[in-house]
Amino acid sequence: MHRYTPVAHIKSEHIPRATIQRLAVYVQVLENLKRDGTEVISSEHLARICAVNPSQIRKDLAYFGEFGVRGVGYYIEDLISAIKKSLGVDRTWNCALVGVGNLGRALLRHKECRTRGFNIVGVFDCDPFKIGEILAGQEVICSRRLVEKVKELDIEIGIITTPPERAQRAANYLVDAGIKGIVNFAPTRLSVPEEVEVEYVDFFHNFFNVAFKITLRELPNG
Amino acid sequence: MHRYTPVAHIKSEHIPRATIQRLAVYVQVLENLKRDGTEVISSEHLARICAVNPSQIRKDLAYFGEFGVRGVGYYIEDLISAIKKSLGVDRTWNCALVGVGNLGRALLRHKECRTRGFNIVGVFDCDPFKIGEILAGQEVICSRRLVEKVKELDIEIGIITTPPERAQRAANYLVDAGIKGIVNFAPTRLSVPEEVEVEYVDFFHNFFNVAFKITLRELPNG
DNA sequence: GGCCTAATGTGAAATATTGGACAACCCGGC
DNA sequence: GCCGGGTTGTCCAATATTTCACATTAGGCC
Repeated sequence: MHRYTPVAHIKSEHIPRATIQRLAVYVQVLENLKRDGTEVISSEHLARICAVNPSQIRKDLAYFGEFGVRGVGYYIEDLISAIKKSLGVDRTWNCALVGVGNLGRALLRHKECRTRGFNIVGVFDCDPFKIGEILAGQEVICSRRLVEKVKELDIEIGIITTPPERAQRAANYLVDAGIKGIVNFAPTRLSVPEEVEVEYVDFFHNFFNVAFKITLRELPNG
Repeated sequence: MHRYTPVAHIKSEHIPRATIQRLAVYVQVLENLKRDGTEVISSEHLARICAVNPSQIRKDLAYFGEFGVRGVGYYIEDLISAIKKSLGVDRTWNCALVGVGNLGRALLRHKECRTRGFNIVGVFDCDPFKIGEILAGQEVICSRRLVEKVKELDIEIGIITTPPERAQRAANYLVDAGIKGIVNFAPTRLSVPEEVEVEYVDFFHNFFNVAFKITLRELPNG
């Protein structure tokens, strides 16, 4: 089964952001294939599923090491592990959720957070009516107590699900608490020190994309 | 106030996907600025907020027309309209939601869908226990009836929020119904005919991104 | 009305990413 | 142990995107 040990070398070259995005897609596809019982896959086959070029895949993987077997392809299970390790998601990350609205509650209920390694270990809000409420087994804590709690619970990532007008304040609390990264679901840009990584999530951007692509097609010149 | 009428020319050049993504960000930022009462902005100021290069912004906009005023900048209200029109989101799009789980329910409750012009006018599921249930004023309909309903309700976009194993079947129904685009929240790639546009949404990709960026920073060589 | 300031729109240079081609090499069969 | 089919890893060319630099022009002031 595991006839081959992947070798990671992590060249300290710059890695394109697009590569990281694609690696996440590869993991998704590979996990589905694994679930269906496939054990080995070639870059060509994987490429067809992901709608990318086969050399693209080989190159993306090459940034991190040699995970394939010439003449054979990639052992799916090993490849999943190798990619996850490369991306830093072969471990768990403790997260703080700030803002208990619709979206925040949905995330708390979403079991996949835990299976993917992102454990929400602290839930915060500034609304006195919400503080003390128990959600998915966790007590909602006042956002002002972020500094103490982040240290106590060893939290590295903050998830902002507040309304836009309160997102920056939430970010400030998180930064003061010494968080390393923020995933911001609020539709605002944040201003944070350079050493804090921010990712913006707004699925209306995806809706815009579809709308645009449909609009383009329906233009006179196709 | 509106001293200038934007001129759109929509060059039929290829437009980079990254440009479309950024335009969506510009709209987000501009709408927040407008809410705060700002009326005019320069590419330099907008660039600082969005953390991009000013010429990047000017070039992105240039794909679609000349929306600025030399020596002055951009009139925010006009610019928002111009970008939205360019992206095809200056109108409403009727959408079908397929799959009534946690995420589907959250989207239905999410008022912003409507304000952004994406109206969910049909809700579908294949679970007999869910069919007939009323959610946010809408009756859950059997997925098999998609073909008739899509035509009846003039639906152009499908939103898939089923579990991964049922996503492809949902996509098939939508394709048969003659849908133009799909936003897929299920963690699977879909196989659809070339004329249907698909956008994949998986915010764990964003979590992966943060995790990776933090991991990189903590590497010995920084 | 002409001049000055300021910020756009755009061609050209720099940079980054992608795709193609092929040598390297693994595995199974003989 | 060697040979052939098959697929990777990687170099290089092609393409795409970003950034720079500046000519152009709108608007305000005298």
